[in-house]
Amino acid sequence: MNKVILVGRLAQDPEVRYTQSGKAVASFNLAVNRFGGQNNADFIPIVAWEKLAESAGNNIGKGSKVLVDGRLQIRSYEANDGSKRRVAEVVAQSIEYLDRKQQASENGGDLTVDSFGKDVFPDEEIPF
Amino acid sequence: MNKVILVGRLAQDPEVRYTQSGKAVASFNLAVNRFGGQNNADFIPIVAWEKLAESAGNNIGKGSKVLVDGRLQIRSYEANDGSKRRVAEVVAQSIEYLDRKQQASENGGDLTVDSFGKDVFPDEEIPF
Amino acid sequence: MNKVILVGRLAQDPEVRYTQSGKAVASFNLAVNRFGGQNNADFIPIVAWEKLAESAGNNIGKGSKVLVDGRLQIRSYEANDGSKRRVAEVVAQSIEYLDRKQQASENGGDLTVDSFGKDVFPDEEIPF
Amino acid sequence: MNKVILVGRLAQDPEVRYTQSGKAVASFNLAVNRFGGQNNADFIPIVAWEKLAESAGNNIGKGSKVLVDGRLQIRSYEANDGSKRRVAEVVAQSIEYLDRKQQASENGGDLTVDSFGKDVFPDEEIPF
DNA sequence: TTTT
DNA sequence: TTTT
Repeated sequence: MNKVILVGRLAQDPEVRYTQSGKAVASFNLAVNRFGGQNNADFIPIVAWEKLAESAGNNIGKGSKVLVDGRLQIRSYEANDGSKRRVAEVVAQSIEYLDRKQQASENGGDLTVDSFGKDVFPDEEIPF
Repeated sequence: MNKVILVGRLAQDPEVRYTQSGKAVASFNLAVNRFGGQNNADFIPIVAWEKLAESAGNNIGKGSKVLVDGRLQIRSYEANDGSKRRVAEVVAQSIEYLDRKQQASENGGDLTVDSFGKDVFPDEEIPF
Repeated sequence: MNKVILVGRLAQDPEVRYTQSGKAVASFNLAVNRFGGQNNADFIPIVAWEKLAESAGNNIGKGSKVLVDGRLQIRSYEANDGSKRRVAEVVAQSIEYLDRKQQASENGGDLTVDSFGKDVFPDEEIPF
Repeated sequence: MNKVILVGRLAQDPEVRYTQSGKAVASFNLAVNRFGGQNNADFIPIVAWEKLAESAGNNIGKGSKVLVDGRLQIRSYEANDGSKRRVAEVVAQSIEYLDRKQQASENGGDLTVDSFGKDVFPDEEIPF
C-alpha cells in the first residue's frame, strides 16, 4: 500500500518529455496549501506517464486546480557534481481536473484521466 | 474520486460465486474496529471480482487480517417481497493479506492482489 | 484504518438537525460519478457533526461540488414496521468546498472545514 | 487535501529527539515494497510528533510492520556547506502497528496511535 | 449474524 | 523558484 491523494494548483505548466523508448513523461510541481494556509504551501513534484502525461500537457497549465491520486516514490539520480542524490516525487495514477481554466468546455463535465484500464462491473451481473 | 481503504478481519469465509458470463465474484463482511474498540466494529460488505475473487477464495478465511483498497458502491436489488432495496458495498481494487493464518508460507513475503495491470516504470528511464 | 475519500456533488441541500444533547448533525447524499459516467453515479449518504454540520448547512447546497474525507460506518436502526435495518453512511471528518456556487466569496481561497484540531508543526522546530 | 497512506517495515529503529520547546519528534525510514517487489522498495522518511513519537520509540523498531497515515511535506533546511536543500517527508497523523515483533502482547488487539482527539459519536444519538 |  |  503506497497511496497519495493531493488537491492543489499547478505551480507551473507541465513539462512534457519523451524517454528513449518513446514514452511521454510530464512533470510539474503542485502547490498544496497547508491548513491555515494562504501563503503556506508544499510544492510537491508530480510525475505522470504516457496518456496521463499527454493529457496533462494538453489540458492543464499553471494555476489549474487538480486532484492527483498516485504513489510516493524515491528516485535516485546523479547530480552534476557526480554525487548521488535522492528525490521524492508522486507518480500520478489518475488526475482529476477540478476546474477548466482556459477553454470553458461546453459539456461542463469534469475530466478524469487514469493510467489503467477500468474495472467497472454492472450491478445486474452480481449473482446474489 | 471514490476511494475506500480499510484494515480489518474477515467475519466469515469468502463466498465465491460465478456470474452467467463466468466471472468469479467473492463476497464477505470485513470487521473494522472502531477507535476505542474491542467489541465495537463496523461489519462492511466487500465484493471482489475475477482473479481478486479467486485469490481471496484460496488464500484467506474467517479471521484473516487484510487491507482492502476499493471504491464504495450503492447497488440496487429487488427484495423477496418485490420491494426495491439499496445496499452499500466496497468493490475491492486490491487486497493485501496482512497475515497468513493457515499455511505459514516459506517465502515470508506479503501477498497483494490487484485488479488491474501495473504501471511501474523504472527510475532510469526518466529523461531528466 | 477506515478511510473514505469522495469527490462529488450534493444531490440535495444538507438537512441539519440537533440531537437531544444539542449537537448539530447534517446529512445529504453525494452524487459520485462512476468512470465513464455522465448518467451513472453512486448516491452516497454523508453525515457530518457539529461545526462541520453547521458549516455545511451555511455554505453548500444542492449541486455544490465537494471533497469528503471520512470513515464508513454501518448504523443500525429500527424501521417503521419494527424490523431492524442496517444502513451504510460516510461520517465526514473534513469537507473541502471545491466551488462556491452562490456567494462568490470575497476572500478567494477555498474553504476547508475539519472536525479536529490541527497538528501542524513549523519546519524550523525539527531538531535535525 | 494532502493524504498519504503507506504500509511497510521500519528500515531502522526510530530516533526520538526533543525540540527546544520540549516536543518529542521521532524519525525513521519506512521500506515500502513496490509491486513485484522483493528487493524493490522505496525508503520513505517518516516524522512523528509528541505522543505518536513517544509511542513509536517505545513500541516499534527495525523490521516492525506498520501502516502510516499522514501528509506529505516539503521541508527546507540548510546543508553543511551552507546551501539550501529541500527534503520530502511524511508527517504521521496515525500509526497502526500491524505486528508486535518482540513482546507478544497478552491482550491480543492491535495498537493504533493517533495524533488527534476522536470524533466518534454513538449511533443512537442520530435524530432520524 | 459476524472478526481479534 | 513557484499556485489561488
